[in-house]
Amino acid sequence: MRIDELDAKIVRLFTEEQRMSVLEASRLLKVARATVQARLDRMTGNGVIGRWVPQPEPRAFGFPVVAFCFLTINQDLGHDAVSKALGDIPEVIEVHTVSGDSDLLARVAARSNSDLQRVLDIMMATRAVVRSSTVIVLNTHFEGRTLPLLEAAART
Amino acid sequence: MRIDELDAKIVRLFTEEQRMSVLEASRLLKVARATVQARLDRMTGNGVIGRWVPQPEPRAFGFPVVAFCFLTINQDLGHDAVSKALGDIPEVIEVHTVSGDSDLLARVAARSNSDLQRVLDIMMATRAVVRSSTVIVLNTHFEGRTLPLLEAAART
DNA sequence: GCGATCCTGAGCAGAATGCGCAGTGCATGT
DNA sequence: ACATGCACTGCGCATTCTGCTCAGGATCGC
Repeated sequence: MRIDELDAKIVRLFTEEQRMSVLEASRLLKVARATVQARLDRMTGNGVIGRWVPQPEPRAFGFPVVAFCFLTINQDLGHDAVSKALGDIPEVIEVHTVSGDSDLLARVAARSNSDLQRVLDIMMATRAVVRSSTVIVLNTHFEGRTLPLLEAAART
Repeated sequence: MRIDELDAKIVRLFTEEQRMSVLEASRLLKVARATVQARLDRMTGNGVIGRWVPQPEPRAFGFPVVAFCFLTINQDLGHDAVSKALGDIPEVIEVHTVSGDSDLLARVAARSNSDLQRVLDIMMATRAVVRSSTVIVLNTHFEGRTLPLLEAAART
């Protein structure tokens, strides 16, 4: 879908100041309020704006440890069944099927490094996971930074 | 920070229906409006609710390919300088310092598999990255799913 | 030229917000 | 038992925003 600079500016405004109102945004951008409304409706409608919700931050409520786990799964079950089983574990934040040596890549949160061990054990206990290889995140420089890409797409 | 069930219910309401108003939420939960306001202020204040912004979805505006890149960096520069250099590339969505064989883990978006090659070349061209090993995401089962963890934390 | 599409400025009723305030229930510490 | 602090409650008020509509004007492709 085509994005123009106005779209990007609207998203930037609502990103930088989440108390922004549609009316206020229209004033700042010097366009009609209905225009901002229409752009937002269009972008939310076709998925350019996926989620616009309060994102709980695990590190802020007792889960400061993040790790990425490469999983080799039980092929008898299939990817979907395994990802469903992993979905029942609240510590599992994210699951992808990936290329390469492993089958799945999962992002998990934990209370501590030893608690991470507990989470890994839970994953193995589902019998869906045969082998796992874990990489621990030591420092997050940034994440979820999709706005620059949107702005780059707007300029083309 | 301590989270209780009311906190989790509030976040769930605003997550499932993003047009939810504070007033409507207070009616549904049968608590005073001021209580919902106070809980939201508290959670946004101490970071439990990190971002509450429109999240652009790269796949919806021309970047359907996602990959995770393990990077070995030029040690002379240091992690921060390298992550800053990577931050200038809009296709780089996320950067972590990680344990294990590699130094950094980056999530990148691209227009296609061959476009991914272009992005990798840009990263290498910064001279900050010495070696890279890439895993392509074939299918995303879920991501950003932190609400179940918040609810689990609320029950303890 | 002509239609389709988008933007504009305006209006209006309804709803939500920000703010303040006094009262109440509950746990804590003395 | 009592005082203190804290969170929740229910209420009201002025202000602001939203959702919706509509007619007119600009732009673009054909």
